[in-house]
Amino acid sequence: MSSDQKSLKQIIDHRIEKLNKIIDGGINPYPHSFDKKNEISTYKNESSIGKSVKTAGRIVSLRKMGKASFLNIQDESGKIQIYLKNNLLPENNYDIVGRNIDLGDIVGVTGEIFKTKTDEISIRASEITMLSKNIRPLPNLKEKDGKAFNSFEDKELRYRHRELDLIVNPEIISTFRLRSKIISETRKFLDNNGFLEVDTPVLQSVYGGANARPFNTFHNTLDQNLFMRIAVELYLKRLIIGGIEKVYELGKNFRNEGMDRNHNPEFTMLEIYEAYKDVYQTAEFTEKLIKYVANKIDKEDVLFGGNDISFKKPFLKTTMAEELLKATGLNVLEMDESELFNLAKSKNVDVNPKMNYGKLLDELFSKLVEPTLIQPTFVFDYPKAISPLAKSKRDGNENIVERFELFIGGMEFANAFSELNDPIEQRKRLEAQAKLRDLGDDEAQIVDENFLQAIETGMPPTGGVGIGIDRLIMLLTGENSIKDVIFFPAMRPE
RNA sequence: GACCCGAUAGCUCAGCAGGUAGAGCAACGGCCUUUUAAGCCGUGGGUCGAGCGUUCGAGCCGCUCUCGGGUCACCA
Repeated sequence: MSSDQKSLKQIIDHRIEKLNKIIDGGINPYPHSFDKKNEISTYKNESSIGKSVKTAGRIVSLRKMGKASFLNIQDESGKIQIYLKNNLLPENNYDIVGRNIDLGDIVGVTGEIFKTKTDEISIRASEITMLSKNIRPLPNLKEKDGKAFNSFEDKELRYRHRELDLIVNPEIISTFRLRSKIISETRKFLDNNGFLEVDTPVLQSVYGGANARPFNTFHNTLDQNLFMRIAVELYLKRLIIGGIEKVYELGKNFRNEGMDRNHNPEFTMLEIYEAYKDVYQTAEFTEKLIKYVANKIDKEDVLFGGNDISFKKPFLKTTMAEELLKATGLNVLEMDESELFNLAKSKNVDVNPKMNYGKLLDELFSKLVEPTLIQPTFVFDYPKAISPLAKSKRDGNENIVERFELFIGGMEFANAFSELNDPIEQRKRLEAQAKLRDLGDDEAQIVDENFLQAIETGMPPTGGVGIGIDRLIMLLTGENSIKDVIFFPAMRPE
């Protein structure tokens, strides 16, 4: 034991002493169940005075005064004050349990609602039951009228010990309740529209469907390296080929890349594919989905990153070239690689000579345009060079594909294509990616022979979209860090 | 990966040209049968993130490292 834990050890030792006193008194400090009949807040009102209650929760404040004590217990519904008085409790109940309770214990309380002389609705206990003795102290939980005094604020500790965060800062639960609701409403919308939810492999021998570096793992019995999936796209297309015309998967992807406010190495992604649709119909459907969810959780107007964002109006529609024209006064579609390169240089966009036409455009766009896209905006018409799974534009422009990305608050939320279903073309595109990989682009995609063979079987025209669910949750809850919408965000080991 | 900021008691924080630590709460003890931010009174608790250096002397100055926060890069 390091000496910086001396004081903590003292506290723990004292609590264990109390624990033993309870055991010596013939009471099990960790009983197997408790018949909790009421949530704490159920009867916390004037009209319930006199009612009998049986509830349970964690002690979050405590004032012992000899033969009487006041404590506040908390559950998910709220807090209530408990009044313990020696002569109102069964024999020895106060001496064995009441005198040995601490902040952080979980107790059951039987009693009656009453009002103290300072007008606080409380429970006058007729019995207190120890349900779980705390032996490790909680952070301070002082608060009054919703204002915290000594609180638990260290973000690192809060993320690493989320259970403490939930106890001390219970208001964060509302974000996670919304998270759950957003996900369930998303499923409901898709299910009601006839989509089938599926599960496809997380462990894959070939990864694909996005440009990203994967996590590696190993299967002992197969004696084989495996990758954690970076997308579900290729598998869902195989299901489309198999005849499941409306399909989606909502689950975790894993990308081996940097972490910041908008990125966690494992994150929740929704991918939706519908046969016989194109990217424009997919955009309409995406808009409907997001508006449906926003409406269901009553967040049609949100404040996100300092901007008021509304989901009531139609989403804006534009193209990459149109926005770049606005930003630079130049028509990028008429420029070649070196002209684009010079343009990027002149705008102080960080580019290097290795970048191709598509990457240069993408770089220009993300620096000059993305931050300005605040209200929900579909951006169409992306360069083919950075879209190996998307179909060429039907107007014959060989450099552009049918793709959109959806931006809100300057951040990307969705990515969608008219899915490429020409097997010859798809093979060429993936082989081109393989060349990039050979040239050192370790985020270029891999030739997935199983996928290519499936496409050769014949895939119907298909519209597909991927939506970043954690980001959608950030947007709808107004949280500015992905760490605040994930219970246990990735952290370095302590 | 780069830069900036941070790390002092269980929690929240203070500390000073550099003179080997302080408050509140928590904890413990006493009083105490209705308190309201923590009832009242008292007591204990720290190798100041880790290491190295400068110095008679380092929580404080310098360097290195670890972890976190932020900005950027990378990336959706």
